[in-house]
Amino acid sequence: MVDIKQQLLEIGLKPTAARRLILSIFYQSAMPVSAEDIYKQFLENGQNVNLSTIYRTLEALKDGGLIRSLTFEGSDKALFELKQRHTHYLMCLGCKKIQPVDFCPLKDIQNISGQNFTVTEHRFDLYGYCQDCKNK
Amino acid sequence: MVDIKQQLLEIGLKPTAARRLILSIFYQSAMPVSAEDIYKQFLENGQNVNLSTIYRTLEALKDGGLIRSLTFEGSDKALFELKQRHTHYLMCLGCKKIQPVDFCPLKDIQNISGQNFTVTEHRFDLYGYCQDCKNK
DNA sequence: TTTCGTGCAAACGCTTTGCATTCGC
DNA sequence: GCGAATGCAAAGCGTTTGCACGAAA
Repeated sequence: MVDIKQQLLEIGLKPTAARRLILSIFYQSAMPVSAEDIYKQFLENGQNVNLSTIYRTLEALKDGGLIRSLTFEGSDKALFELKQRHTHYLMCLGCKKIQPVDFCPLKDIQNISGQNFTVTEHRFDLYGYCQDCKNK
Repeated sequence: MVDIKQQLLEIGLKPTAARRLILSIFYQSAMPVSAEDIYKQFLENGQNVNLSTIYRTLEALKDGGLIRSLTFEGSDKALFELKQRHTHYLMCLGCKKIQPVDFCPLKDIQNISGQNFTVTEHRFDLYGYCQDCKNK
């Protein structure tokens, strides 16, 4: 179990109720979430929050290095996930559903770039069609 | 040399002046372009065009399978490139400049996904820092 | 008390859309 | 002439920001 409060303090954020819930949502969900997803979680918890608070927290968590944002083709909104997770995804171009893939192209590769560039991150996603959408 | 007019006809589009210029821009540029980039090219050519025409043409070219759209992390606008190009990119997180990379993780790999998913495309991008930004 | 977090409403940037006009075969 | 393409202006959507209020150390 992770100490949510401690993590927030470490990146210089006051551990308010909203921030704790947001960060805990990241630990609970296996998939990337959007700002709206988080908003809905608040409602389900019977808690109220403003979307701008969510966006501000997301930005702060990103600056603090706890989360990362990702955007998938064909969707205009940003998704967020814990930075510590290193997962690649498979996205169905039909229904837009996303699922994790247990494969990383860089697992056994050290140096792709030349000497004048330092690679710190990479992105790898697969696109295609799931069984259901294939049948249509 | 490609027959721009012919290509437009093949996907059921009238080869108007605007569309021809837009498609030719794709063939001329080695890098992905944004709607705004295209708009500027029109101005440089002394031609006038409305941004909505550009967006509508981009959508039509995409539907016709000639181009693809891509979005990079940290940027909210869409870039477009010829679908026939299969290039991966290296993006500097400092200056946001993009450069092509001569590497494809799937070059020698056939089957990544299971039997219940058909992969049609993939995305692979590297992020990091270029020499200039590294020194800061 | 002083700083930091939040809600609210307005602004923002990119993209899309409705409608009237114009173009091209 | 007719259907398709365009310009224009307005709307749409996710996201950001300014400001005033409220909470916490």
